[in-house]
Amino acid sequence: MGIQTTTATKEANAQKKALRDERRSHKPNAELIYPAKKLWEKLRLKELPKPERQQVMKEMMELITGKVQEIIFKHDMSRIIQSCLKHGNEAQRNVIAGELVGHYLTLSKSMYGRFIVVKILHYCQKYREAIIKEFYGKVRQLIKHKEASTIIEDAYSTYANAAQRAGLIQEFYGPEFRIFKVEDKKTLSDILAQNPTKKDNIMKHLMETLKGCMEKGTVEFSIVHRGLLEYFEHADAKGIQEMLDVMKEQAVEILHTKEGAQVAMLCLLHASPKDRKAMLKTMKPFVVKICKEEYGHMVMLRMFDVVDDTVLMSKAILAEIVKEMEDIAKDKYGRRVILYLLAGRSPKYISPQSIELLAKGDLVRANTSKKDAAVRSSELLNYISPSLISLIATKTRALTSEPLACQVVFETMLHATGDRQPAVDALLALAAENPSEATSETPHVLMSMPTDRLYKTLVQSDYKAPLAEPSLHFAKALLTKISPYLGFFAQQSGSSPFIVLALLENPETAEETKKALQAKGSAKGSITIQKELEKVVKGKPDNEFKAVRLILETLAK
DNA sequence: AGATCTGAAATGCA
DNA sequence: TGCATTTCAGATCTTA
Repeated sequence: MGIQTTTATKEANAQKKALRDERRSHKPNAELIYPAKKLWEKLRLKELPKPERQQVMKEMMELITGKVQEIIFKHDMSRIIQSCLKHGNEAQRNVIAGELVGHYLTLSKSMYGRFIVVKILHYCQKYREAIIKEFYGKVRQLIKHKEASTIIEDAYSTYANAAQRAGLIQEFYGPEFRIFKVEDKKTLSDILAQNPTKKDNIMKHLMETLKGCMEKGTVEFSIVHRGLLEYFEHADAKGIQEMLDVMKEQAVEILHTKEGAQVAMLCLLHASPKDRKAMLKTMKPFVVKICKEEYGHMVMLRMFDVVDDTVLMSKAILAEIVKEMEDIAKDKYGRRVILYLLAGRSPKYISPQSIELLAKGDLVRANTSKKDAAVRSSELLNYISPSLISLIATKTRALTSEPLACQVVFETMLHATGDRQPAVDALLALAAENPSEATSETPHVLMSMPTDRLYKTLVQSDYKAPLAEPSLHFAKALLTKISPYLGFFAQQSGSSPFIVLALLENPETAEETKKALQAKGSAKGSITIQKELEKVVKGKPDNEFKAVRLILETLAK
């Protein structure tokens, strides 16, 4: 106000202002809107000291209290209310939320109002239940509404508790569930168990609602995934086919959630060869991404289980995996995809629940897939084996040093088909390094985790489970490579003595190892390695150097 | 198989 | 809220 201006402009400005004020004063709630806007200017500042913000909020609340529902549908005012929700304290937020009770349905459908609903769901715990109850009876309509659908999804996935979720999704089952909510968070399974006669009707409604969602582009909502999963779990063959026709092209969009991934798995399971082909085609561009997803990777496993056309699988899916093999092998979830091809449903790598989930589909697979499971998986393995072997041969150190990728190395050595020698040679080359030249940066593979275990298990793979098929004769080759340091490895306090012990137990290397240990040791002394080991153990507590003791016991036999 | 770590969800506090 | 704290389950690592 204290700005220096010429008299002329001053007058002009004053005139303008008067005119503006005149016009404004005719609008309803004028005495509220303009002061509120002034306050808002301050309130929305990012860096406003706390006491000042509290003061602004207090004044704002005095203005708007009792008027919230009158002004909420004007966009400028709805922005102000949004700010109030953001910056107000709990009591102030609850005042606003309380005044809007009864209007949440309309607000959710309004372009501006829906942001208010999002904020209140977020900030006002106390009103969540009331808001969700306003949606009851209208869920089927709202889920297809352009603005309101996101609110329903938000309420369902983020704010509703188990009972409220059930209440929302029950409306997918038909009109009668709009009014009478089945209490105690009943799922479709529960409801069908209690009213078997209503099944046809319920499934029909569920199907129609879900189809509507597909068409309205709400496939990515978790509430829809839940509905789809329930549908697939209870539909008959005909119903499943009908849904598949709508779904097959969109399966790729739903596999980011737990239930969505399960639906995609069921789609693959029930689909005809032709539909499977269509599904693979839509997934091809995203294969690597899917492999690395928490839930998506399970869809890959299911694909390996059910698609009979392994040539198509190789071209559309495995070729994409091969391109990014190292990346996938090192990934938390991606490695499971590769491990599944190598080791099948090993509980070592797949949780019991996931194995059960896959096993549950095997009965259906008997009808929907023709190829023998063993033949199918060996064909996939044949395709991917050469890439795995050459990956290990070229990136040996990088892969073995990471615990997760090490699993892939291990299973490849055991199960990959074709010539594994390049990988064997690369692993042997690392083991053959002089242990005294190892540094903390690059420790010797037989004396550091997790590679020590890898080598020990490979030594054992000739004679005890898990067996390499066919045998790698890894022990024999390893013994030749490390014989100069055998005595050194045998007397360490770490895990390398266990590798020597395994060499001693392996029938292929037992004799030679025994001979070597009973021969004279390193250059400095004239005593045998066996004697050196006895010295190491002497006077030590029983629980130390256990492996060294075991070596001595075995030698004594 | 058991110990440990990690991340997510639930809870409590200011 | 925002923040810390707690709890819990699942995943990972361990070691003889």
